[in-house]
Amino acid sequence: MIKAEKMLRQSGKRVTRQRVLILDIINQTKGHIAAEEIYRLAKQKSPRMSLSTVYRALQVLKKEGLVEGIDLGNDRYHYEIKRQDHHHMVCRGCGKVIEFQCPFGKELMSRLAEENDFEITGVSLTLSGYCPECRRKKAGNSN
Amino acid sequence: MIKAEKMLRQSGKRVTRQRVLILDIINQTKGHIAAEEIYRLAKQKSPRMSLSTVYRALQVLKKEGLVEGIDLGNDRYHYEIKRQDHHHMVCRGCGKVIEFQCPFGKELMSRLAEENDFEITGVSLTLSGYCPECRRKKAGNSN
DNA sequence: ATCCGTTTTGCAAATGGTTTGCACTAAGAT
DNA sequence: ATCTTAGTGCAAACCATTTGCAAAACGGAT
Repeated sequence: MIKAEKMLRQSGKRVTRQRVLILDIINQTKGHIAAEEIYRLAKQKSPRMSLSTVYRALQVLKKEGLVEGIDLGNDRYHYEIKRQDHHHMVCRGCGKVIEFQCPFGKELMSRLAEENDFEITGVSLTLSGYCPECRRKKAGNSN
Repeated sequence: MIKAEKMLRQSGKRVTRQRVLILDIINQTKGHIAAEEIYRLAKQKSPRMSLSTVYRALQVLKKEGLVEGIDLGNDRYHYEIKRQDHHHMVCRGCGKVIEFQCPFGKELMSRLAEENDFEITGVSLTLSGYCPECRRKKAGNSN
């Protein structure tokens, strides 16, 4: 029994074809994917898949800690497999997203937790700026 | 001429009653405020204020770098006066938001910029977890 | 102060990502 | 194989945010 299946069962959730398919799709995605795109891909394998099932599965998978929703400053949320200590840089020019490792250690987190009397369960660090190409474009035209 | 007024003019934007009022409201807010709430407050002073004006002003003020939109994991965005180096901790229990100073220095930022060949213009760090009260509640009941 | 061109506003309607109600289907325990 | 209950599919609802358009009002020039 794979990890995801176990986690679902342990929380009393059922392991359905749809959930497995949706999780697979997110798994096979390098980086992040939007709900609509998951839906599009899922439909290719399971034509009766509905968009609400995608959203509902996403909620469950998030709550179970298998999947993470991220705000990339777009109009929609994006989802990805929950991993430790990785964050995003979003280019304000082209929207490209670069991932990078968490640059600070546990000491910092526990210091913050202590200083603010807060139990920290999640860290979201998003940098925005400009990638090399967009930097060049910015320098080029004068607007 | 105050800073905000100058910044607006410099970018060819007009300094309207509405924009000034909206900026004032955000300014007077400790922490963050949602568009709907700005609207509610603005209407008290200027009853014909419309919600779309709030949203449009917010866009302008954001683009001019006076105001910042933050995603607190809610269903709506929140806005606050743009300041340097301050971040948020959101309690998953009660939604309370604690602010804290940016815990990493310029060296780290420039290292990240260099390593990823990325010009960093913005940093958003949001921690989530549990405040003391909600931690107690969690320990208390067994769900 | 007034006039004018252009930006903003107010209002109402549209948008669009996400959620929900409900009858039907299918996990998974017995 | 049966039964109970959670999950699905579909269509409709939600609701924060955006948009079209005519009227209002900035602000530069007169």
